Amino acid sequence: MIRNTRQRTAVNAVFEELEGFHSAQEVHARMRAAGDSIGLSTVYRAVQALVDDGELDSIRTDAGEAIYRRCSTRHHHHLVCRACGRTEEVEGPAVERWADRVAGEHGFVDVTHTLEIFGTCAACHRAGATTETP
Amino acid sequence: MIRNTRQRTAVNAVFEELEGFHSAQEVHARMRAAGDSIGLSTVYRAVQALVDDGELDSIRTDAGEAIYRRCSTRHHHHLVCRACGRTEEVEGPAVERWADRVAGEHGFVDVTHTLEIFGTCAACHRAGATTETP
DNA sequence: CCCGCAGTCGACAACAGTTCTCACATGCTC
DNA sequence: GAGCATGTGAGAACTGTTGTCGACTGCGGG
Ligand SMILES: [Mn+2]
Ligand SMILES: [Mn+2]
Ligand SMILES: [Zn+2]
Ligand SMILES: [Zn+2]
Repeated sequence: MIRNTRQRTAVNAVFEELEGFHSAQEVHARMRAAGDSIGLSTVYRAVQALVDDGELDSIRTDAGEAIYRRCSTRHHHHLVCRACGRTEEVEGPAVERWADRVAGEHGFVDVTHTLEIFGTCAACHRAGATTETP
Repeated sequence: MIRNTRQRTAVNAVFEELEGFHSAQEVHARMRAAGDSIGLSTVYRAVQALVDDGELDSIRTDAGEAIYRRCSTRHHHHLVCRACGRTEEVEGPAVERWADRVAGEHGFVDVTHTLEIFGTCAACHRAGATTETP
C-alpha cells in the first residue's frame, strides 16, 4: 500500500515549481537549501516512484546522470539546448510510425523508442556568436 | 603524436571479432580471460579513442553503462532486443529530416539527435511465448 | 642501430551517481 | 489509540568511470 508522506509530497511539489530537467541530487540540494529536511535516498525513491507512475519523464545525460522533468502525458520527445539546458517538447507522429514499422519489418514486437534532439537554442547561438566574434 | 601499441591494437581487434554492443569492462574481462595482459584504464582510453576516431559507436544502457560497437560509417540508428541484446542497424532519412526541421522551427542550430528503438526480437518472442504458455 | 623522450601503460586511488542496510519513525486501518 | 506494514535517512557499499604517477616503450633523429 502506497502511503502519503511529507517527503513524497515535497518532491512532487518541487517538480511542480521547476521547469526543465533536474537530477535527484539537484532536487535534494535544492530542498535542503530551502530548509526541507529529507534524505538523498528518499529523493531517489520518490523520483523513481513518480517515473513509475508516469508523472515524471527521465532521460540520461551524456555523463550518465539521470535527470527528471514533469511531463505532459502525451507521448513526445525533447529538444534540448546544449548550452543552457532549455528544453522544448516536440511531437512527430511520422517518427512514431516509422519506428514501429521498421521494428516490425525486422520481426520485433513490444516496441518502444527513445529520441532526443540536441542543438544550440537561438538565444545561446546569438550569445555565442557575439562573444566569439573577434 | 599517436603511437601504435600492442594494447590499442588488441582492443581494436576485439571489436573486429565481436558483434553487437559491449562494455569496456566486458572487453577488459574478455581480454584478460584470453590471456591478454591489459589494464582497465587502458581499455577505457582505447575505446574512447576509437569513438573519437569514429570507429566505434557508443550508446548508454538504461543502467547508465556505456556500450560500444564497431559501426558502419553511415549515419544510422539501432534496433535493440531487450531480451538478448541483438541489434540491427536501421536508417530513416525521413526521421533525419524531421529532427532537423523541428529543431530549426524552434530556432535551434548545430543539431544532432539520438534515436534508439527497443523491442523483443522474433526469436526471443517465440522463446518467451512457449515458456510462458501454461 | 641506439638514444631520448613524449606518449603510453597499469595498479591503485579517487570520484560520482545510485542503491542498499537497518534501526527508527510514521501513515493507515481497525 | 494500538498494531503493523510501509517509509525514512545516515552511512556504507557498489558500479562505472576517470585521475594519478612512477615505470615503460614506440619511434623519429642522431
Ligand atoms: Mn516517439
Ligand atoms: Mn538519425
Ligand atoms: Zn540555450
Ligand atoms: Zn532477442
